[in-house]
Amino acid sequence: MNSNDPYYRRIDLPAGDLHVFAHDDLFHAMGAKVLEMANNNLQIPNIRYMSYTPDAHVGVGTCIGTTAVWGTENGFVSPSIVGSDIGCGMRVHLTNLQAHELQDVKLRRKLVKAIEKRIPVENHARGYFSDIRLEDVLRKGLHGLPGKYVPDMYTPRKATSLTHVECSRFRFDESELDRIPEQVWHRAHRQLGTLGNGNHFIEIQALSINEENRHIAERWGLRDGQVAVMIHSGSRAWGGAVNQMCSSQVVKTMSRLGLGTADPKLTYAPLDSEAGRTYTNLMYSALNFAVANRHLMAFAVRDAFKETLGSKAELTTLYDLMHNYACEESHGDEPLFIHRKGTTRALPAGHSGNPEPYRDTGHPALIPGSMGTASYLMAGLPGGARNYHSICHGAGRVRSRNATKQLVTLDEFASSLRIGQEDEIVLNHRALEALIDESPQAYKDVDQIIESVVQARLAAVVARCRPLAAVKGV
DNA sequence: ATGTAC
Repeated sequence: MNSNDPYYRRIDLPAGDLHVFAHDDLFHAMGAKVLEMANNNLQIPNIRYMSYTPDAHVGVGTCIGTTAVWGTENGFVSPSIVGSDIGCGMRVHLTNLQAHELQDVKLRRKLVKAIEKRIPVENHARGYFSDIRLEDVLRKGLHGLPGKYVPDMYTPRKATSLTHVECSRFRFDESELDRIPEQVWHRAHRQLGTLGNGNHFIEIQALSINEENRHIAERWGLRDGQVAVMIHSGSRAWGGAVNQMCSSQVVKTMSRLGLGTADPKLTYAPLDSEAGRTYTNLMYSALNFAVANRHLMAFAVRDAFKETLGSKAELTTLYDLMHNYACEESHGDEPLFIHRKGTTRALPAGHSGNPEPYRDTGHPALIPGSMGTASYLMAGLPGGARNYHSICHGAGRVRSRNATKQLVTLDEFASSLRIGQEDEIVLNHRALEALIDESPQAYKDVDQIIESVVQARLAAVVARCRPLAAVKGV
């Protein structure tokens, strides 16, 4: 162990070093299992770096909150590090409305209903968009969508939907798509523009700017009290199928090469192997699906705002980025293969990896809170370089879904959403029981997580987002 | 997380 910085520690595990960016109290609350999992992950050959963010908690094979880095030369790719919701991530749109314009509970209800009409949240429901070629989306991401769904594509401001994203298209060997069975194609096509369930959500929020970073907020076009829309979703059944299919191929490769750790659920293969290449290619198709899926939902939300509040209502893209993925990135002059499982990239001002509109400020890093609590818009700091520019991805679970259902009563849950009061966080349906496992008590305090990220000098808060209404899947 | 699952 190490220095006297209460927000960072290097832990000397038998298999290698683990870097933890969390306040001592958060670190001690993580438990022994997260270290055992890190030690397994550090046994994967040629690993260069592994770290936890303050929201780290136990996941399958690898903790959620992990950054794991290999070189591209002798690197490895791990389906279980990426996780099953490949491409899961966040998108935020800014509206030209102020929070007081949504003060009326009935208006918020009407808006939520209008969203629900376009984004079905029931399991198995078909998406609102039927004229999209799935193959185009998988191959080309946002560039595979018909022009009418990219409303600002031809404006003089130049394609904000396509430039205000972490990645609008991943290129890969498209012949690998043939490996996916017809039934999965069919299911995925129906699911375009759908939210999914669990921690996924669409929230209508009100911004408050952090004074210290008002200059960045202004550059991003943020105002105090401004209404924003935050979307949290992933690659739905497509990514799930890719994960499942490729994992079994990777497991075969592992036994052929004599690889493995104490945890059979930790799967990995050399980047330069058939199984590794197939997974990487198909993972990229899922990242393309996920970004297009979030884009389509934002399009539907924009339509719902216009129907409810008049055609003058407008939504512009702030940013779209992921927190479950692996890809090549240059750090310094070196090409690396970075896995982020429940971690968000936050590049600082001036970094060449920023899209052009955010070159001078750093791009927005979008951090969701738990239901009924605040979310955050952050900007990376230069100090984040020592963690490959990874920050947290949200609050992080402290209780299993079942344990939460045992602990939290319906009344407690309802009062955490201020149901029945004037400032109620309007929910899309009355089946509160079905969502108890998503209550704030299931999660760490997001404010504490953010504090750790800020104190570790990884990123700074630009704005806090207070929820006004939420759409959840069931 | 996922049209869940020995």
